[in-house]
Amino acid sequence: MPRLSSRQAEILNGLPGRIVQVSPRRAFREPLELRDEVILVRKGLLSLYRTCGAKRQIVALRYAGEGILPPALPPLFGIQAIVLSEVLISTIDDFDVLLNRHSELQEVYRRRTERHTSIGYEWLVNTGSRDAIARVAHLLCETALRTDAESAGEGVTLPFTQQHIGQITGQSSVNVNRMMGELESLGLIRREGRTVHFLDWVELQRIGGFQPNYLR
Amino acid sequence: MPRLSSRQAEILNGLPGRIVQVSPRRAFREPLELRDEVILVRKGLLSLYRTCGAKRQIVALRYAGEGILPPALPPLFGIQAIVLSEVLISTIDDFDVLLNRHSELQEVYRRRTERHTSIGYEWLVNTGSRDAIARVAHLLCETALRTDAESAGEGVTLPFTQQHIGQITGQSSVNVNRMMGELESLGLIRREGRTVHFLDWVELQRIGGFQPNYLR
DNA sequence: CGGTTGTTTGAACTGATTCAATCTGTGTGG
DNA sequence: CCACACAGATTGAATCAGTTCAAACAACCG
Repeated sequence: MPRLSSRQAEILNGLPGRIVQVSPRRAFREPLELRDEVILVRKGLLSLYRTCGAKRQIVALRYAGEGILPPALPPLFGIQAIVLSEVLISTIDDFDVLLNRHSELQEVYRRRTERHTSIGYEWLVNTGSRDAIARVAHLLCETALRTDAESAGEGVTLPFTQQHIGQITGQSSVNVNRMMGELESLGLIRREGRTVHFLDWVELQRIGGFQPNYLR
Repeated sequence: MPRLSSRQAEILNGLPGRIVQVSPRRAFREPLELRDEVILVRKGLLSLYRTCGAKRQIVALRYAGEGILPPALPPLFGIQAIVLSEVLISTIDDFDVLLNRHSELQEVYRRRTERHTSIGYEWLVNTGSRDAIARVAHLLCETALRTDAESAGEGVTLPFTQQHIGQITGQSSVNVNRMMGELESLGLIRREGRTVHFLDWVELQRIGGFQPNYLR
C-alpha cells in the first residue's frame, strides 16, 4: 500500500513544527475552530468527525503518515484521536515551502488526496448501499490493509471500539456487536479481545463487497 | 454561492476541447474506463456513481460550471447525466497549461475541491446518521442552493427522479416517495409535478439538519 | 395508439434500533 | 490487596423504520 518512501518520509520529517501527544479521551479540535495548521500523524490514528444532534459520524480517518490540511474556511469537522497518537503540527506556509522545494512531494500529496476522496466514495457506498454485516466486514478488510498489509493474512489488532465502528459505518454499537458475533460464528474471523484473526479472507471480502483497488 | 466570476468563466471557455451532449439514458462513462480527459459541465447535471451489486450509489454531483478531473488510475466511479447535459471535454495537459497561465484559477480550483470534499462529508453524515425524512429534506435544501440561490424562496424544479434521490440518500425510491408525501402533508413543501415550492424553508432546514455553511 | 418511464399506494416482512440488564477487564485510591 | 468506578462488550425483548413485492395510475413520446 502507498506508504511513503523512506526518502519522502525523511523530507517530511524536516518540516518544522512541534510534536504533540493526542489523547483519545477528548476532542483534539472542535468543529468550527479556526486553525491555520497542518497536522501530520506520526503515530496512532485520528478521526475526522461531524456531530449531528446526539449522534456522531466519523467521516474520515488519518493513519500514521497521513495528514490534515487546513481548509480555507473554518472546518465543520472536529478531530479526535482513536488511539493515543503523536502528531506534528506545522503551518500551511512551511508546508507550502516544502512542497515547492520538493516537486516529488506534490505528486505524493496529489495522490494522497485522490486516495482520500476515493475512500470517501467507498464509505458512501458502504453506508448507503450495504447491509449491516457487509459494512462491518468491509471496514475490517479496509482496516487490515490500511494498518499493516503484511498482517492481513495473520491478525490485526483493531484500533476501534465497537462504538467507533458504529460511528464509521452508520449503525448502533449494539448492532455492530451482533455483526461481529455473526462474522465469527460464520467462521470468517476469530476474536481475541480486540485482535481479529482472518480465517477466511476471501469470503470476508465477498461478504463486505470489498475490492481493494480503491485503496490503490 | 460560489459561481464563477464572468472573467473566470471566460478563461475556462478558452479551454480547447470538444463540446458533447450527454444523454441521461445511459452511462456516459463506465467505471474502470481509463480516460485521460477533463470534463467541464456547461449545462445540465452529471452524477458520479458506483454500483454495488444490483444497487447504485450516487457519490457526487457536478452542476453546470463544475468539472471532473481524471484520477491517476482508472476511476472506480462511472458518470451518468441526471438530465440532458452539455460538457466540454479537454485534456489534462491543456487544463494544466490554463491553470499555470492563470494563477487565480488555481485558487478557484482548490476551493472547488475543498467544497466537494465538504459536500462528501455532509453526504456521509446524511446517509450514516439521519433518518429517511431528514435525508430527503436535506437533499431538497442542498439542491435548492446548488441550482439557483434566488429561486430558493420561490420554487425549484428538481432535476432528479425519486429513484435518483434514493440513490443519493441511500434508500428505496418507494420510501423516497413516502417521505416527499410526508413533507408535503406537513405543509413544508408543495409539489407540482417535479417542481417543489418551499412553504416553510426554516422548518424544512430544521427537519433535514441542514446548515448551509458546508456549501460555503 | 401502444410503449415506456416515473409516481403512488397497500400489505407483508425484516433488519436494525432502542432500552435495559449483565458481564468483563482495567485502572485507581485507600 | 481489596473495593470501587468506569468503559466497553454482550445479550434479550419489544418496537419501529425501511424494504420488498405487486399493482395501479399518470405523463410523456414517437
